[in-house]
Amino acid sequence: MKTIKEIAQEANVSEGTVDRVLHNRGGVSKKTEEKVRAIIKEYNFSVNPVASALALKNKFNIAVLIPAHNKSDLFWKSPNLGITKAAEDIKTFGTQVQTLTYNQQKPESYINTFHELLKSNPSAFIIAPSFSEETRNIVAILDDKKIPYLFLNIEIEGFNNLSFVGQDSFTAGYIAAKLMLSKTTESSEFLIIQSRKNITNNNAVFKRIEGFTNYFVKNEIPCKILTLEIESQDSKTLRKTKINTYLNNHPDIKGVFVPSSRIHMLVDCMADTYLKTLELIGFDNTPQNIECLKNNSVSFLISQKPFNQGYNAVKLMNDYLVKNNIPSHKIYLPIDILIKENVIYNENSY
Amino acid sequence: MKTIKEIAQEANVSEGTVDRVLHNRGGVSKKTEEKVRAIIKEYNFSVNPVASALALKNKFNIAVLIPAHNKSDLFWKSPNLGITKAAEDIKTFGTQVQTLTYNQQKPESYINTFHELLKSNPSAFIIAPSFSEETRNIVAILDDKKIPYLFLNIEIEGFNNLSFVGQDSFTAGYIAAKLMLSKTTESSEFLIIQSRKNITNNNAVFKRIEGFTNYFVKNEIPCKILTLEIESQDSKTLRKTKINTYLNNHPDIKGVFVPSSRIHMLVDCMADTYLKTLELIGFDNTPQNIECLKNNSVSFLISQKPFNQGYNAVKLMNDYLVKNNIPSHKIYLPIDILIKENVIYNENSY
DNA sequence: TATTTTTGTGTGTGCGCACACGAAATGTGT
DNA sequence: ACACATTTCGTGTGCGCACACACAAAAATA
Repeated sequence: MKTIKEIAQEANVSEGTVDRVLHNRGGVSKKTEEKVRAIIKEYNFSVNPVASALALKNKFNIAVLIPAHNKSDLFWKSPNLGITKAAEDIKTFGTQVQTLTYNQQKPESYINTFHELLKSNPSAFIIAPSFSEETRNIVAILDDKKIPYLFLNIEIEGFNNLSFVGQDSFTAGYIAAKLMLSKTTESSEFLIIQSRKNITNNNAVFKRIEGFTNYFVKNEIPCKILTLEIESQDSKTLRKTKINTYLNNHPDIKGVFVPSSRIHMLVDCMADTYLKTLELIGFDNTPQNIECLKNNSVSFLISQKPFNQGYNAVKLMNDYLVKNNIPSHKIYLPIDILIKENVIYNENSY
Repeated sequence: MKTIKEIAQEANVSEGTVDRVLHNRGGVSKKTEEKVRAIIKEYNFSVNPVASALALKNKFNIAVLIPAHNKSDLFWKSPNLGITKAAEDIKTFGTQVQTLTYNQQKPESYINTFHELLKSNPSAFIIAPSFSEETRNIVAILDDKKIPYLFLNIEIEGFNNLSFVGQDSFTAGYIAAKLMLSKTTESSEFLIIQSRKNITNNNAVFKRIEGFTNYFVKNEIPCKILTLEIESQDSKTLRKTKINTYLNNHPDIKGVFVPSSRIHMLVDCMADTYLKTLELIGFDNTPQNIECLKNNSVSFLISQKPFNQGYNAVKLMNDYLVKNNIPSHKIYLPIDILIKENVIYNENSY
């Protein structure tokens, strides 16, 4: 394998000049450039990627801003693991990754954590934008400082984000509806359960609901779709009565759709008779949700490749920083359909 | 990331001593060795593989032996893409990847291509062992030369392979049966179509069939399962008559299971009436198969993450060569359930 | 022609590690 | 006490590249 040094000798120029030609840095006379290019071509030369990687070290640091996970909502653990794994992989490029988490219930936490990250002057940001309004302010700062940023998991429009990595939530909801109907008769009612906060704030949840209802419209299925709002601060007893009385009052309900990762909480609240008769469909293969799949209370989970979301986002950003690869504007990861039998092969990300 | 230099400072020794400890070169007093080891452990230190590769002028090369793809069977294109992508990623470690493909119909081709690869003295092999018997001979050579190897996509037992990367074919078949029944009534007959060659030679196909039939046994579903053998060398007209007469003679058949990636060929042969009434389930999201999903002739495809199979296999082997990471003996990738609606997000690997 | 600006080119240093070489510390025998 | 062997340890160099810096030649300006 030729080296830059050898190419330089061959062309009677210095290594620096070859370097300039190779990286299109400019400042090389036309004549010498041509000469160097000819020799590069002649030997089909390309730089030693090992040496290159070593020399490029310690240049960039990526800041990651995502929600925290806790016992009742483990979802974000998995993207976090993906991020950590990617961080490990790109250490060889000297890229550092700093991840901080915020409280998904508190917009202030989102803002504060962002500013905390900003202190270390990151070369780029990866953000899960749970709060649409607050994101506007955050992004204004980044745009001003010309710091590139990418959205993770939650898709919002109208920003200069480098890319989005996540799921097509609309279609995911659409698929949920299709799966729901594959198991039930046509003349039924269906119930969507979700907190008000999520419906208005969380764009992914909103789109899933849109997709779900759209399936009925598009296929002209005359089923009634009801909505029940359960707030996250409600006590368990309150939730229980709310849900069970609602189901009791609507005996035609044949299936329940939960457009978030918290379906296990509802399973926890529902009376056994409902668990046996109703079709339940929810999102994300968190350990608790998997348990619901295994004990037959939930029929399907739709998973959004949480691990890969984190992993890909970080690698994408690194490729952008290090190699100047511009990613596609939207990267939709597969919509996984999980059932009792295949869920174990998707478990390892928690 | 810590460096040897930093570890040395911390331990009040020279870099040389740390190097000696790291590589068990000996010539270090017990006391200092312990001190150094303690600090290495404390920081969970490991050498920068890139710098290491540069200093060593590492020249690992991984040989990859997989089936070729052609217009009628595109399956292997996708693992190949994954392999190429991984090859790009691991260039930074100085590892080269050489991929050669063989004719899946001809065992000689398998053997010959193997020997072709062997010529360049590879540090390791990645093999898709389509032919069980021939693999025995191949592996004997590798064992003799102490060249590590791992199996890709097709799982066979009784070898010293470093690892296996692929799918749990039995469960995949099991899931196919479950999906089949979600769409049909209980008192039906089902048909498995496959070539004799594949059933006896290709272990993945064999296991899928096992899993499929096992579902009926385990759940005590009294359906009759029939098998029709179609040889790949049969002409299209012959296939057409074979299939359609068979279906005609067995009017109770409600679903057809094709345990290979060639379901599109059967769709091509089946009369329209059958396409409309029968449930078809096959494997792999090749472009032709996706087309069948989109035009509603096929209900489900089961996908085995072909791209990731290739990608992971190569990266795993590289980690083994470069960092001495020993992988798990079996790495089962997710069993993807594909339907019309989510298939587009799995399309990009072809 | 003298002086400033622009353009073109070479040199030096560091990235983190592997390994050769040589120096110091310790041990052995007389 | 000495000379000498052996064990233990530190230093220096190179792997190939990226990039900052210095410097010379050419062009532009006065």
